[in-house]
Amino acid sequence: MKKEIITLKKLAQILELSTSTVSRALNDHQDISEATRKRVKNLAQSMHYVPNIFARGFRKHKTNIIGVIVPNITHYFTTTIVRGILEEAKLKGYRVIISESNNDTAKQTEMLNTMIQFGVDGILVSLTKMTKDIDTVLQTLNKCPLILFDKVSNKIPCTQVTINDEEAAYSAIEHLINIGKKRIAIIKEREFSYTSEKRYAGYLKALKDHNIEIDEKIIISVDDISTQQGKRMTNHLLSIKKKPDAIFAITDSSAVGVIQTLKKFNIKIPEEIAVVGFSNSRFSTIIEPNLTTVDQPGETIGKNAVKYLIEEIENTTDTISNKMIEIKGTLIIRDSTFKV
Amino acid sequence: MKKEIITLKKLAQILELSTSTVSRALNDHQDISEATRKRVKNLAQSMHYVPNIFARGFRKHKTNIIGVIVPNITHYFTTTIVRGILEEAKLKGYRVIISESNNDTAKQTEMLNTMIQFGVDGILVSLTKMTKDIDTVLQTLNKCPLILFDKVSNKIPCTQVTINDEEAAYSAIEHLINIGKKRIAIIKEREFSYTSEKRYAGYLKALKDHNIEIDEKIIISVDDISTQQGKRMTNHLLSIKKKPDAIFAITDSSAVGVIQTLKKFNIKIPEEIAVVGFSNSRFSTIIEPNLTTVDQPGETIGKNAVKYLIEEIENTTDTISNKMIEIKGTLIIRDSTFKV
DNA sequence: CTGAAAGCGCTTACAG
DNA sequence: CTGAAAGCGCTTACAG
Repeated sequence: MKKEIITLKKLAQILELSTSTVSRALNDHQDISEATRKRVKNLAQSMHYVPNIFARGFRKHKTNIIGVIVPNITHYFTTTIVRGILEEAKLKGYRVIISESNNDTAKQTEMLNTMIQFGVDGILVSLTKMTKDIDTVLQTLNKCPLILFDKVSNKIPCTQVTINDEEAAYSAIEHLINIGKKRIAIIKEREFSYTSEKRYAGYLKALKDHNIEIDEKIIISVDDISTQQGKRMTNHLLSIKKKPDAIFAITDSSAVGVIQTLKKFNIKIPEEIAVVGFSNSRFSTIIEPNLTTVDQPGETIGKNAVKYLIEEIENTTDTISNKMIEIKGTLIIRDSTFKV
Repeated sequence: MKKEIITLKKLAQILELSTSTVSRALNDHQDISEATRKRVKNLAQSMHYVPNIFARGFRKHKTNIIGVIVPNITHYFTTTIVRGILEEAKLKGYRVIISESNNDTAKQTEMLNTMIQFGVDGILVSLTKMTKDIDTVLQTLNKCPLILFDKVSNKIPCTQVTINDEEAAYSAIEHLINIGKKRIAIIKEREFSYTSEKRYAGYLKALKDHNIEIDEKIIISVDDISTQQGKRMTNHLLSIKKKPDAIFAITDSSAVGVIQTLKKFNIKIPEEIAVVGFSNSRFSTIIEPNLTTVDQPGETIGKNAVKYLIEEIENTTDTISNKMIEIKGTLIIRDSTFKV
């Protein structure tokens, strides 16, 4: 079902000009007289001429496509980042190809390769959980501009855009301390998660700064931070002798599990145990009590990632930059902690 | 930061063959001897040769890219469809470009045009709310295979993939009737929404089939179906004389507003008023009581949309097909209605 | 100010 | 079984 395609050549024939002139006129080349330019543009418009981007890209060795790889596209926070990416890319004249790695490193590798082969101008990656296999990412780095966002890693020397996890976590813990909590548990991911480690660092720092004892017993690490695990770990925390009076769950979805379990045991939130999450996902205003959490400006993260990527794409020098960009998250206080 | 690129020509030089032969060997053309084929493939592999997809696409007038336009990428249900699209496309060797129309018809038009210009092989569209401007979609239909999914319209003659809205709504209402409800309100969108109208039709049919009076007073139409509107319309429904004993909210997010408002007035759910939503979004197990709703298999919808689109792309005949594909949704009964 | 010509990397009808 | 050549639609250095 191909329609007749208008090409430069056809326009040229009709106008009795060369394709070169038509091409230049359309691209506002300075050498072309105002008169011809107008003639050409008018005809092009009236015939609904659209340049074949593939031919141009092929010629110029540039596709104006950005590749994006995310672990899980159904996460609300991820979609807000994607929205920012789409918006900014469009603004700058780039198209976006999205892939989902499903937290599978092998898939991620494959996607990286396909994108290179496909000839994207640059790649934006949010890493899978277990990114031990850093090699392929490093390799890709040599072939094509690449920037990490959200799930990043300090082992990869490139520009990275994240939220200020450590500071945001710090302020969350400080808030708990301010409302009188003294025994604050944390549910985090194991060491492989860079984001989780940053939040954990903020947790430790806040406790230290306020001279609160750090107790390994209420520092819980899980492999897979989910509502399920939130439930399980809350059960565990309730079983130990010196129960916590607050729980900092490193993601909203695990916080949901925490709250549901506390409610099951009729524990008063926040009087007996306060709860803080991280993400400001939609759950946070649906669960009762509404969840205190850190709002992460996803769109801003997405926009910035694109901005820095395009900078690298259009920068001809051969150096790989590795800026660390931290976007500010803000603590949103709701009923799962006391308002001060 | 361009790396040295391996091309067919280079391989040919090294092997002392013509590019034609190398090309054919790589594409498993039958004319090539087993021996040469192996030699070529071995070298290609060891030199990490990857074909330039743009050159090939340019040559063949095919890009192997599918364009996708959705109104709002942050909706959970949409992301599950997208996941299905990505998966199926990848399987079939296609890449996916995604755009978000933000429910803005002008944007949608622009995106349709850009995609055409970009040379995608086919387009998958979930329409904006107010698609009065059907013209551009119809125009696009002449230029490029196009399939509608989720938010569709019977005014556009092309293949459409949706859930079986009418039947699913019918079974939801029937369930309410079975648990003894006799005065069932509906909160729906205005006429412009095809999906909403289908669900409304299911509602009407179920009531008629069970000889239940239809009362306009409890048939509520809103412009924008959201949690906010769910709240407002519940307030309204509670203010009328003959209150409903059940509310069918056409989306989960509005159902959340319904439940929150009923709880505010201490109305027992489901004893006094039962609530049913539509989508089986994540809220439905977080809100209390958990929401009875229709599960929509998003991935299946996405996969089917891609399947039919590729069929059209690869079908050379000039006819536009317009199959109506309905994917079955299933009612999931939870605490917001009685389990029978 | 305009044109002829080369070339981006690939595929394929034609010839042998 | 293999090769020479044309061509996909565009841009651009070169020439005038």
